[in-house]
Amino acid sequence: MPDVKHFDPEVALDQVMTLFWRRGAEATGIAEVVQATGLSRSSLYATFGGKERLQAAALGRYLERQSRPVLDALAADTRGVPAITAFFERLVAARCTGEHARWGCLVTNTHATAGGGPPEIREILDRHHDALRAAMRAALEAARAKGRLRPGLDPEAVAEALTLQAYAVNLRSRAGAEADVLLAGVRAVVDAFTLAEER
Amino acid sequence: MPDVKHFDPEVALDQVMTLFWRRGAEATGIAEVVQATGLSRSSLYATFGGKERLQAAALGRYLERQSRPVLDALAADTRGVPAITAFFERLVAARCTGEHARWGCLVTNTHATAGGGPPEIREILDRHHDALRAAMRAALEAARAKGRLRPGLDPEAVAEALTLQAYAVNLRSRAGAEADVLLAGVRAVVDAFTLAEER
DNA sequence: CCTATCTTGGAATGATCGTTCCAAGATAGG
DNA sequence: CCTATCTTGGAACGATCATTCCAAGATAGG
Repeated sequence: MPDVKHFDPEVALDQVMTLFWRRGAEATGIAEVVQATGLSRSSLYATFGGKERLQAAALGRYLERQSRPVLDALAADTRGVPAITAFFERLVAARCTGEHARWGCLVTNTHATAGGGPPEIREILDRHHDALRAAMRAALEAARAKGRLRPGLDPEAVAEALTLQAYAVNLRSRAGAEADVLLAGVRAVVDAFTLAEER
Repeated sequence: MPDVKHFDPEVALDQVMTLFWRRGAEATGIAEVVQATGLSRSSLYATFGGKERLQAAALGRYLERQSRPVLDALAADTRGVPAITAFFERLVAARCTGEHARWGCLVTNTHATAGGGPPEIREILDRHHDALRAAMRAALEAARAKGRLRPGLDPEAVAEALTLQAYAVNLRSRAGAEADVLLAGVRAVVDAFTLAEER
């Protein structure tokens, strides 16, 4: 009997995610969300609840749409060291050029504002952190199997280190860091963990 | 002839810096600043100008009071690798325990919110970045002189990498990361850049 | 076509935002 | 002590914040 929604919530959430990513969630007012989505305040609140819940939903959507594909690609890439190198090269490229240049990473940006924030948000951040570290670790194990990983290293610690490196790339890129500087930094780390390819 | 200020602007700025550091500059209202400093709005605006200028001043004060001593200590520490290790151990300890636990770093936090922000802020961030990298590089050169730096490394790139690691420690600590996890990560990076001590 | 039920547009809410303003208070040179 | 000049407290400003509310509109089972 009842009326049905006149819009697609999935599309709307994508728009909100993009807006929060570009402008920063806390700095974005509901009025901007209304304008970006074309929805009315009624529909917005009826569908997503208040701003805090909307923010969590947008962050979850970011993980799903942006992070997940990249993490899965990294975890599934069995090449070893080249997989890690490719991950970072694509990361730097995405952060410094193209459609989302200088937007940083929504997950990374949220870290800075999550101090004292709702535990729900922090759990999402931790889950993402674990997922990225696990993907790194998988790539590292592949590298080790190929004899490209320097002996005596703790893969878990190395995975954590590389994950931290990725966060910093995201962070610095939003403040305008140069792509080649960031690349030189990550290359130095990856090189230090690996052995030169045999020929 | 005129009246003089009834307060010490230096003390007030320290209080504002602490407040912005703990709560986040953007999330902090002028009302909170008034309460924390005990000043009236009149004195606040007459002394520091609007919020944007206050934010820049607080960030500058943070560099002076918090970052500078640590950076100078790192640059002046001629021990080489132990200097770098000590820097990171103190960093993790400061971020995860004590008075400022889970506050993160005001400079690092500002990175996430500086997207599209005033160029003045971004320049401060860049100056800090250069200073930290230079201090790292000085310590690396000392390590190289002692034969503890792995041969064939580009000190500039390694300094950049270590600087990025420090940012990530700051970032993750604010979201609640465990000290031992962060330490394991940075240890892996430092170890990878260095050679075991001779005995 | 009727009507119960949900959605929608948009006005209205009170709170808080950063900022301005002015009268009253404090200061120190004359 | 007088007065020019700055500082101070605090009211007031318009803008924007997130949220609520309701009448009007749309829908689909009966």
